Amino acid sequence: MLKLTKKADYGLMALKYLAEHPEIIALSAKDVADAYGIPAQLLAKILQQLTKSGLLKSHAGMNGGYALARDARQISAFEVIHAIDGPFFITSCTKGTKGCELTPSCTIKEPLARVNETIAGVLKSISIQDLAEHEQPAKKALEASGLVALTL
Amino acid sequence: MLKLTKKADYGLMALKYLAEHPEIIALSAKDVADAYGIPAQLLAKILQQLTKSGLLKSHAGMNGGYALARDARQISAFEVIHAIDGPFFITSCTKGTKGCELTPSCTIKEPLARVNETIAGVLKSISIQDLAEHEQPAKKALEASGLVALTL
DNA sequence: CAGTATACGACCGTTTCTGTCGGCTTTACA
DNA sequence: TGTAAAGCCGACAGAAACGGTCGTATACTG
Ligand code: SF4
Ligand code: SF4
Repeated sequence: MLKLTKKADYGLMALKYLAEHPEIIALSAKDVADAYGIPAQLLAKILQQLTKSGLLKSHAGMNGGYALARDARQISAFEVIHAIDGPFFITSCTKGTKGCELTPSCTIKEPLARVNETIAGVLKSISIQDLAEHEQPAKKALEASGLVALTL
Repeated sequence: MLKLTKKADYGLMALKYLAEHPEIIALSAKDVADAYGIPAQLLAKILQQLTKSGLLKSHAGMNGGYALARDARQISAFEVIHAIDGPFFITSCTKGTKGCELTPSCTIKEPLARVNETIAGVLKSISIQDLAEHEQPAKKALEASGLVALTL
């Protein structure tokens, strides 16, 4: 429950690693996987997903690899999670096609939807750059709370 | 990923239902289950867990059932989730005994731990009462953000 | 005692997650 | 031009988590 998948976890690690090595034009999936001990083939698939979602740019062939598509400050944790695990919902009522069949009688879906938005807001306010810095990312999230409040 | 289990979901619904009917001394698991269409036996087990965790008081026998152990305002969504799904962690590194084996090399666990605390704070600031009222619970969560910030 | 309700544990089918494999395409460079 | 290094893609299998059921024991009411 309320747990990040390891894929998302790995994705964040990889992006952070890329953010920390801007001098290198392209890092291969294997490079990153070796750096942390992540299963190489799995990470490869994750990076491909991130590429499809426009968060990374890829370059095939020798000396190829991946690079951030935007500045690390412009990539939020929310985008990464969304790209890897799909739409972000804390409840099951919205699971695309077949949701929770007791949605009509349910009286807490609306309150929970707002909680969902709040958490999404927290995630959106955290960038890859924040992860790379030693600063506490949660702090930034809270600084942004005021902004989030307005969007409710 | 980052999804409430249905058990927790059901638990919140049940507590909200109890909060809405303070005039009735005890509601049986079946009463609540029928009201929403939740599998009765499953809900029974959930309510038992909540009782063991001290959120509910139970009474066996005829006209028995469950009642809130405290005021609805004093029970947070966080407690409910914790009681049902166990410790709240968005990462896998702390999964009790055997966590993620690459914990030592991982460089994002600390930032994520702070994100974890932030989300937990949001959940803690939402009470059953908030769910029962028509008010937007997320609003309250954000009002409490300042407090959460201090606890980081 | 009979009936109603909680308490508890075992169990099982389904889904989701994690990781692997094999084959294909693109590119650099010798 | 050929080969090696990389990305791209789909299928698949083992493992774990989830959702739900059943049976039985226990507690309380009247
Ligand atoms: S409808 Fe209610 S019960 Fe069903 S998933 Fe959404 S919140 Fe949970
Ligand atoms: S250690 Fe790093 S990779 Fe492993 S679970 Fe914790 S955050 Fe994710």
